[in-house]
Amino acid sequence: MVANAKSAKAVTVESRRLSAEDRRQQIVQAAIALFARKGFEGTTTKEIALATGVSEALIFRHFPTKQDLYSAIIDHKMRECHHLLLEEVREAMAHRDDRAFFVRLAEEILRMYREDPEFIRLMLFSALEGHELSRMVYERHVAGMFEELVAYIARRVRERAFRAVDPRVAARAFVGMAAHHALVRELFDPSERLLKLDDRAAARSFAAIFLDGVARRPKSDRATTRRNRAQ
Amino acid sequence: MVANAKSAKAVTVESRRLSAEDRRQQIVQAAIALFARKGFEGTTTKEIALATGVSEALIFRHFPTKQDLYSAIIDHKMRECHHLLLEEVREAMAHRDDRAFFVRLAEEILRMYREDPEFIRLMLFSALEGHELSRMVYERHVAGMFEELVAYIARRVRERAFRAVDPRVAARAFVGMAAHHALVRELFDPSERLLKLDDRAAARSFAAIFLDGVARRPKSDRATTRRNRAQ
DNA sequence: GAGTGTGGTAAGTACTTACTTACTTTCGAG
DNA sequence: CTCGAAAGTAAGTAAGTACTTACCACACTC
Repeated sequence: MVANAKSAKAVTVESRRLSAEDRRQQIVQAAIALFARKGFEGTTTKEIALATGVSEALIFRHFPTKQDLYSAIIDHKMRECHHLLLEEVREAMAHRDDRAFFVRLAEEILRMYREDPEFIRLMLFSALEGHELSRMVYERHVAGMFEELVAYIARRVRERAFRAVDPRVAARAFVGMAAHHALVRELFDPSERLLKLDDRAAARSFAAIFLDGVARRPKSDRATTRRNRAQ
Repeated sequence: MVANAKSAKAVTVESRRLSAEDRRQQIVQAAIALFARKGFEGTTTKEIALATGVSEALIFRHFPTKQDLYSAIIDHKMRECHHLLLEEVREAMAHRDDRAFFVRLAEEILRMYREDPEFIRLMLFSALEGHELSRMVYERHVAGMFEELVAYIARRVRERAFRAVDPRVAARAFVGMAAHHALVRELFDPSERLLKLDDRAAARSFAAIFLDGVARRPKSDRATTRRNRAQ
């Protein structure tokens, strides 16, 4: 884009002869879209060339092998998702505002799945096909985020705001609600036949169930739940 | 197996010349394992032949095209997972034993993922690659199971055992806890670095969080949770 | 305006893919 | 024993596949 700006002539539609860096980016973008849609194995270099609008040979000038192109995608995506947790979420965390924290965390998860379905498809293909993208993202981004969530829950347990749940199990449970919902919507039920729900309402509901689920309360309360069983 | 039994000679190890039906099954089994590991696009008919221990030509005698083999797998798997809900789960349902019902439901989900990871990989590949296996399984098995769960939750809400949650949202939330946990373990964290947990403990914890999360309780109780936030 | 480096391509290569053809082997009924 | 049908294969084929080679075009400098 920067390189385009200086030569202000043939940037109209065709825009042949880009700078190497611009072309690389263009190829990477096309490859991301295709790998996300059809997987690494399912995508041919010819298709990538066609989608980019260049010859196949040019793909190989920029990326010696198809695997190198995949590695470039990994670099690209690893740089893109640097934000471990949104500032807003972290703020609610500092204020011990449980409701706001969990609602926003869920919203953030749902938003990510909705705005970048390409990325989650890429991650799934990567995990299934055994490439390293998913492992790297999981180790460098997801694990850290998970640990922050675990730490928060652990603190709230120590502070007696939550009952004595295992923070790791609780964290997995909460993330599961949001992530599973988003995954199902993207992969298995895009028409939302089983459950139609906007992200804000979903986030609020999941947070409500979770917070009541981990809240401290008198013993008698759980006994009440039990009493109902044989009614 | 039936066909093998009657000719009790060369059933030792090699067992050449099977009946058409036996060979078909053998090929389907090999193909399931390979498609689950590497996807439809990622698996070659040559590999399938090698895994079955026959020539590639024989694969095509039994299945005219690779797609036909995939269709056979769909038939096979659709017939295999007929059990919508385990009898045990349904029994707890009839007795309104919430604790037993949700614990067993979670156990059932976790067991399925653990015992047949091939199947979930097949489902994921199918959804990602756009084949119809996932759609068929989802429509014919998952949707029905989901509706049963929704109906149960709706009934318990009517019976005032649960507070007035949206049954569909609650169902998605609960299934999410178990399914996400199982998926992460299978795909992203098989070494269980982030969370090591046996299935029974996981099922109990998820059920506990969920049941407390949807339980009826006095208004004051949620106010208590709120009061904690600025402590 | 000749030379040079960079962006770009047409037309390959060697190999693999899904799928065929023509042929052989085995088995069980008459 | 015989013979026909079904199980099985070796050796293809045409159309991809990832990747190369040898060559062009255009901008920019000197």
